[in-house]
Amino acid sequence: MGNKEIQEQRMKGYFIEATKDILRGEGLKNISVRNIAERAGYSYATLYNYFSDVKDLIFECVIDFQEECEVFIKFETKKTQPGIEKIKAVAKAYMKYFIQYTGIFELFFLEKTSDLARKQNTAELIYTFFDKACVEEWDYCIQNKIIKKTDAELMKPAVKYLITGMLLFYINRRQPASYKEFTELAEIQLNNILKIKKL
Amino acid sequence: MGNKEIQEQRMKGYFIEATKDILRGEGLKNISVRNIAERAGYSYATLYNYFSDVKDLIFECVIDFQEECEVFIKFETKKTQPGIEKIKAVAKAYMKYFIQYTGIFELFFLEKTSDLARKQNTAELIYTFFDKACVEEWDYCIQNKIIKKTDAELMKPAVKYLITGMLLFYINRRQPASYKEFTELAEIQLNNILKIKKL
DNA sequence: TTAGTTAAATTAACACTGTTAATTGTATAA
DNA sequence: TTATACAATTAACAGTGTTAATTTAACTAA
Repeated sequence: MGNKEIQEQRMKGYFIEATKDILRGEGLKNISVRNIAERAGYSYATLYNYFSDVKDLIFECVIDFQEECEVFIKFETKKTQPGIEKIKAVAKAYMKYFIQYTGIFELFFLEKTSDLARKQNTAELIYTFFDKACVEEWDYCIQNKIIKKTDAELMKPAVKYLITGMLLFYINRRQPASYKEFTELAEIQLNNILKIKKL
Repeated sequence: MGNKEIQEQRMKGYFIEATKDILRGEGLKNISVRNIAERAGYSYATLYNYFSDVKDLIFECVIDFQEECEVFIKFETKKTQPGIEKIKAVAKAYMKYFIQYTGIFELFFLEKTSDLARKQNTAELIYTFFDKACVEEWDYCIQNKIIKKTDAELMKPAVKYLITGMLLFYINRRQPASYKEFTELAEIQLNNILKIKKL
């Protein structure tokens, strides 16, 4: 990688870091070209030397946030033994992350892409993110005959859409009204989907 | 209702109809105060004599669209016999409506409210909309002992969050990539949640 | 070192957005 | 007919993303 590329990557990095800071803090509504540039220490027009538009920039944050979320999930679930309960724990940690950083949820699921065709890779990344976050746990359960493979293939999308739908309602429409109700509902629904019997 | 109120309601109606037209057609991204007012045949500032802000206006469309959606569901499912299959049919019609009018989906689930506390009634309306759309079908199944009441209480949120999550991914992230894949996935998942056995 | 060239960073400008203040027009009451 | 109240309009403001024109900085050749 030549000096040119190094410098260019460095510049992009400044803008990306600034964007991530705002998304983590004030959220998506406070994102603006001038806001990002100011935090990065450059003029707003400079941004366009490195990104085709502001959507391009903010969607470049997705990969970083996914890595961050993976680390968070690993940390939150490290004490849970492999098995169905671990899958549930991963799902709960995943939800916890996005509720903590609602701006990142908005970026992942709500923000419109400027050109969806060109951003299809990013869309795919988002769509498959949760699957990847717990693929080892599913494999473990299948390998150890805890869950049948055919059942697992039914359960995987069920869990994914459940938590996405729940997050959407909770973050964007404040339903359920409290976090306690939210977690209780999630617990019940995950138990049901994953066929976890409670006494 | 005095003349004053009649005239005011009439004026509000003009703006609401204009807003609904745009939402149905070009979608939420084409909504603007000037755009709405032009279509209504008034200046953009006139709008503020009848609505506190533009968010107020567009969220007033929710009730109308819900009624429209209910009619659509009734029409789409009128040939289906009461029972579990009817619940599935309602869910599918519900999804079909929002895929047909993605702008309305955006209004219901994606659009941020200016003041969420003040708009809590509307949020509640949206949150409970699908439940109301098939409450009779659930009651029928419970009354006729097709589904146990305890099972139904588990299934209801499962269906709601499944279809909301699926719509979010499909409309906003184009996943699955085709409508055919979308409907197939929906079919499988609904059968699973509603415990419909296929041979 | 200086002058010329090239690239990057900045300012100015444009076409939008939502919203409010000031202004115009109109219908009704005295 | 004039005065008053109110509705509708235009003008203006502060913000948005983006592009063109301009300035600044860095590097090369003489």
